[in-house]
Amino acid sequence: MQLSINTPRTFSFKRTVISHGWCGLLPFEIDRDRWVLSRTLDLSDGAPVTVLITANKRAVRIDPSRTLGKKAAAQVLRDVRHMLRLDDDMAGFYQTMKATPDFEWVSEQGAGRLLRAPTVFEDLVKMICTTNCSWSLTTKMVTGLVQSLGRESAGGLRTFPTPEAMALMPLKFYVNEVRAGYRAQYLKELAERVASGSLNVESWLASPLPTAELIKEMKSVKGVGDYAAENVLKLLGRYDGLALDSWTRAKFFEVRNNGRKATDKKIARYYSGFKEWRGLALWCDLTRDWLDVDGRAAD
DNA sequence: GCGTCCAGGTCTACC
DNA sequence: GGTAGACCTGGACGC
Repeated sequence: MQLSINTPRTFSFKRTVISHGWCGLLPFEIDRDRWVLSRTLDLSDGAPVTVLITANKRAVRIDPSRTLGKKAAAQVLRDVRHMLRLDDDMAGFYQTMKATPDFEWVSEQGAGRLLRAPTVFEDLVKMICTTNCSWSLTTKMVTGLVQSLGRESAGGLRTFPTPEAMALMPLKFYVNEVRAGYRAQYLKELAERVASGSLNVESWLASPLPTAELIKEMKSVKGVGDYAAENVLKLLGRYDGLALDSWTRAKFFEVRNNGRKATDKKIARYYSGFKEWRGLALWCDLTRDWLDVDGRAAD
């Protein structure tokens, strides 16, 4: 069986898939030669399923690893729409980009939709795993979580673990197996809060709170500071935080400041004109060279 | 192979 | 509110 979703005119599958590092973290996998994104999904009833996602100009195609019933198919469609941001209203952003010299390419190439996980919990855990370490260590931590605690699909690939599965594991698992170091207690505490129902991170998606207050709630999670909170905000569809880290700062120096250092205030000033879209404008600006005009990914 | 240094965000204690 | 030092890992480097 094959499922299909018609895509918005402004949607770019390639730009969305490689919009940031998530496509390289399990349970996502990317085949950059054939442009196939695979993802193992946990279904509310029945065994997990691995889906292969490809795209043409007008639609994404979804090939599941097994036959799906009506309810399971509906959940897969919902998850894929969510992950690829197919329901996000990007009109205001693209209008702003079109009107800004040197940023027109963003709307022309359909950049700006940032790949996300089916759950806020997964995005949040992964974001904590990106803090204060190399990308290779992030990969190692996430791989450890998925391989040890994920549910296996028919193809042998695994889902991202649930809060309940993570909450059951002892601290030493996060230290010795996941190699999370001092983040171990943060991950366990987060899983316990979510599993017990005392923290509902999925509600952040439709939170009525002003961004500043939502950030405050996010930062109540140990291990989440400005960088992590503002990046998760982008995955929720709010782009007023810049989420500066060592990579974005260095890239700004190179791309927009002739290789010279600049303060965070200067970086903020540079993108301030983009108002509520400034975080997304910055990210697109600094990742422009991740895909060339012919759609080839940079190495 | 071993030891040392460093980079990477966040937390806590302190001013 | 701002700042210093600690947290932990892995990579780079020198020996």
